[in-house]
Amino acid sequence: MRPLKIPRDELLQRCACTFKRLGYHGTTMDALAGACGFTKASFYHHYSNKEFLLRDVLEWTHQRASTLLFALAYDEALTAHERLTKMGRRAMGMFQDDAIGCLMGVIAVDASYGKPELMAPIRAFFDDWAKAFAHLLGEQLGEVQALVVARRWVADYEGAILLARVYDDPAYIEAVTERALALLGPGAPPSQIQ
Amino acid sequence: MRPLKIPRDELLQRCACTFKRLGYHGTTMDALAGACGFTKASFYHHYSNKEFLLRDVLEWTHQRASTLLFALAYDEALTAHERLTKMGRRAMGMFQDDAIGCLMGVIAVDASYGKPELMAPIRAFFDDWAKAFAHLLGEQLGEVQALVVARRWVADYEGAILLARVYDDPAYIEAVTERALALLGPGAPPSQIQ
Amino acid sequence: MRPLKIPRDELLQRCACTFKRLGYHGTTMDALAGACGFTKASFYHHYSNKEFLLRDVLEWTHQRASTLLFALAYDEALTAHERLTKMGRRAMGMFQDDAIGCLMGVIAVDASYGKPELMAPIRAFFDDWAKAFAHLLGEQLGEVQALVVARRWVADYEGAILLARVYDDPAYIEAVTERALALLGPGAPPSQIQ
Amino acid sequence: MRPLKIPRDELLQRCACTFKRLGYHGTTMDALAGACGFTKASFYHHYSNKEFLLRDVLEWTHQRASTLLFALAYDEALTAHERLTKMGRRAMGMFQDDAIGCLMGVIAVDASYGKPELMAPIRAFFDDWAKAFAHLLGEQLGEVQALVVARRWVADYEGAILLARVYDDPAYIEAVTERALALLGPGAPPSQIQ
DNA sequence: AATGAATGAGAGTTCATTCAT
DNA sequence: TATGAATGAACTCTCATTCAT
Repeated sequence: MRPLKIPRDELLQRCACTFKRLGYHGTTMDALAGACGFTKASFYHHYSNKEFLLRDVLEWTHQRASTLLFALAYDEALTAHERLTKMGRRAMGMFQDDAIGCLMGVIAVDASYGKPELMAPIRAFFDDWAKAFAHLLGEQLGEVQALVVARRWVADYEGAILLARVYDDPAYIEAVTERALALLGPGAPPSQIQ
Repeated sequence: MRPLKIPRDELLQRCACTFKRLGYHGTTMDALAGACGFTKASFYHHYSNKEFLLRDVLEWTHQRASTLLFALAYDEALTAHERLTKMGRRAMGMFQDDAIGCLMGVIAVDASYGKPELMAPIRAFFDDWAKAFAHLLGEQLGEVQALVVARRWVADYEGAILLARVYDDPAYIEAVTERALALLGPGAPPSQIQ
Repeated sequence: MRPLKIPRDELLQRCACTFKRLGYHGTTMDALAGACGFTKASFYHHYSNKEFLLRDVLEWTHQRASTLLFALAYDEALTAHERLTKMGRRAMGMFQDDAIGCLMGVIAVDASYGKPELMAPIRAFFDDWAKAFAHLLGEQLGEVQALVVARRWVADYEGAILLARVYDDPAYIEAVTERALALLGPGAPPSQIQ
Repeated sequence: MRPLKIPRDELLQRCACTFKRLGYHGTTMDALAGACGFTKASFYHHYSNKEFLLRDVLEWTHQRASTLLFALAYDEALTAHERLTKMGRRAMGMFQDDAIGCLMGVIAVDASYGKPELMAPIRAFFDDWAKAFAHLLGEQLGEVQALVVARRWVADYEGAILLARVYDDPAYIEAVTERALALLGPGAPPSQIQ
């Protein structure tokens, strides 16, 4: 049998980028197929439904972020500061892959009122990201407070990614990392953490 | 001639809410007409083009924010702290009008890559919002630094609005105001402003 | 507002004929639209779904047969023999309208296993037809036996319509009427009714 | 070379059943392949065209009916009454194989107007069936009249099969046999044959 | 101005069929 | 031969927009 034109992983990545650029409603099956080098009909051989595809793309994106981004928070060989630095660098890469944006944020905006059933995996993604940050903060803050700050950081990143997209300026994202690092620094007493 | 069933202002507001909920591509002319109590064909007597309508909606939204939100920053009768408090309260209202979300952010996500010509008015909106914040910060920071922090605040609000939408929890938005207020407070020396 | 290109009744009749000729799966929305003088999109203005349309077509067909065919059985001014003669003549007309065939039989064949939910209105049609025949037979036979014979007549007509279609020869249909009439005739003792 | 997964005879039977259930337009090559335990692509090694396949299926069905059903009419060792009894029993089996229905009738309904070229083999089938009945009737009736009654019986069976399918009640089919037998019975004078 | 009717373009999806291993 | 991959054509249905009263 013929080999796949494109491995599944590559397909999902390209679809993720397409959805990220154009949003759920703005992305056509033709655009997705084209991004993967398929005709529309061929594409249906692999994914028989736009919404199913998106689900898999979201899952793949979550999985990838877990491995490449969130996992960095749990590397006990490094200091929290070092880990956050690496996470920031990694985030810069991931949220600028192909185009500036966060797929989860994009779909959230597109789907939160029109297709609420898509929100669960998006919340799960943000939850895991916050958990990773909370783990870093756990050394300085109590569990509850750590999660509060962690959620704020997630929101900060999402806002920065949005503005970076609007102004085509990744500096917004970098600034969030810096602000967070400042609060993790050796001289930053817990009480001042915002 | 008969008056409009609803005044232009009301029409634009309702369309703004619809676009905010569903995004540009997710909103149909039918949905817009319905939101205004028109049939689709009647609606075309008022706005004969979806993109033109969106432009007017964006302009109206900008105008409205200028008057109701940004202007608060220039009320010299109040302290910066008081003004920011009022702005935060007003923002809480505006970004929860009908549904949690910021129209500008929503359209930015929908349009930044697919319809880049829509980005100019969105940038103008964010610029003016940042200018307002910068005005507040001008008392403590130099012009350049004030704008840097102001832009960060805008991003913070946008991120908070997004997460508030995802988790259906407006507390995210409130937290941004509080964090900003802390940096404006009498005891906050300029050097610590994040 | 613009007048309808075609009255609803005419639309349903034309669609009924198209479905009758081509069956459910063999009929495209394009064919239905074309039969009514519409473009495909215009057609959706009137019927937004192929299956809904078929349902209405079946209902219209049932209604029409009730009025034009089944009702003849209840005309107490005529003898049973006269009524059956009229019913046979009317059937000849209806089952040759536009093309030889019975819509109910056609859809039954197309849908009985693939779309069983469509069978209810078809059974209702055959039930009413049989009831009409049973009413005619009630003068000679007990209620139960009358219905048995009536159902057989319905089956006979359906078989005749099918063969008439296959051989393009309406005589099959006429023969059923004649056979039935023979059993209703003054000299036909009940015991010989087949 | 490897033998077929299933013998040709089995393949044709399974396809016949599938077509009988779903009709020509309602049957996909996927469904046919699946019914035979093949993937779609493998199936094309055996039948490279849906319409060709149907032709073979019709031929196979005709052949089978000739051997198993029509031939019974020519068994000179039995009385006409006995032969018709056997034919009736055999018909009950064949028209309930896998699902209630007659493939020829089903395809006739699907194809008579849309694909008239498919009608020839269907007419040939009905002709042979009628010939078989006519042979039975030849002992009592002249050739012409025998064929008239024989054709009526074919139509009766087809109508009964259709109603049996609609009501999921094989009794309709049995009743046709009984009615026919009554006309062949020793005491039935030719003049009363209906 | 208001509105039901109408439509071309295009989106999502299916299907018979072919390709290539 | 068997099969997963690939595809053009066609199908159901949607949408922004225009027509005609």
